[in-house]
Amino acid sequence: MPELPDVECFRCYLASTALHKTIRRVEVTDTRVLDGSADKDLRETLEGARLHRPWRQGKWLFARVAGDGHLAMHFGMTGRLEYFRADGIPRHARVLLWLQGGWCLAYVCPRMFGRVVPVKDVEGFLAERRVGPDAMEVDREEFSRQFGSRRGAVKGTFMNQSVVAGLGNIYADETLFQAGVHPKAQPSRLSDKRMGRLYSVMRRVLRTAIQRGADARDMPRSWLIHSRDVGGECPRCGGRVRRVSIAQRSTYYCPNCQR
DNA sequence: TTTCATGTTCAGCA
DNA sequence: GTGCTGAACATGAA
Repeated sequence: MPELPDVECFRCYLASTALHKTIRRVEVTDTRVLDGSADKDLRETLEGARLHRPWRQGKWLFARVAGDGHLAMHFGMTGRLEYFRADGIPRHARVLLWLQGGWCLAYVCPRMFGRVVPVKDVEGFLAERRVGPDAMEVDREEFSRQFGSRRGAVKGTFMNQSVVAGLGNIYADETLFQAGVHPKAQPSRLSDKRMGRLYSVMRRVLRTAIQRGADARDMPRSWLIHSRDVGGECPRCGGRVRRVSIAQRSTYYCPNCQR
């Protein structure tokens, strides 16, 4: 699940649960999510400290650790946060932050594509991983400049986190559908008008998804997200949705509505 | 049993 | 430098 709207919801979840509470103990049940860093580093950064000011860039969630840098989390394909009491440790919890009163914030990640990393130099961290401007923060000029120089399929450009960070397979398809742009269109050849439309539609799609809790079932009926099936119906024209593979991912679109 | 899955990264090649 | 393909990673669901 975790694309920008999901991670934004995790940010709010963190803010309403584990924020400002002293972390008594850090438990790592599988070190593979630490991305090569030692669990000792994570413990030293977090134990006895508190999390403040959670923020997000693209699909990365950060929280300030008082006095000593940040905690960075990426949720891969299946990650999430869960706040619970000691008796209900969720399955696939990989990192547990034990707080006061038997409460715990768990980083849960069944497929282990996600990462939990202590970070001192956030700027350097983002640069090293080539995380571009956040899709909700980037302005129209920067967006056009980034896309205007790209020659590959626009779907691939949206998936490229160094261009604009936050969209994954689902919301890239949704944005292209609602903007009426074919996923294989070349960004550098889009008219200024269509580029502007792509930008505003992207923002509207993400904003709406965040407001609705990033749950696909709660998205407007007019969205393509409900038709991600072979043989699915286009919510606009009723035609048949087509699936192609672009950038190694299943891409759904309506050949009638997207040109 | 096989295929597919919402993410990232890397090597190899055009 | 850009960008595509395929592979790899790990696990669960259909």
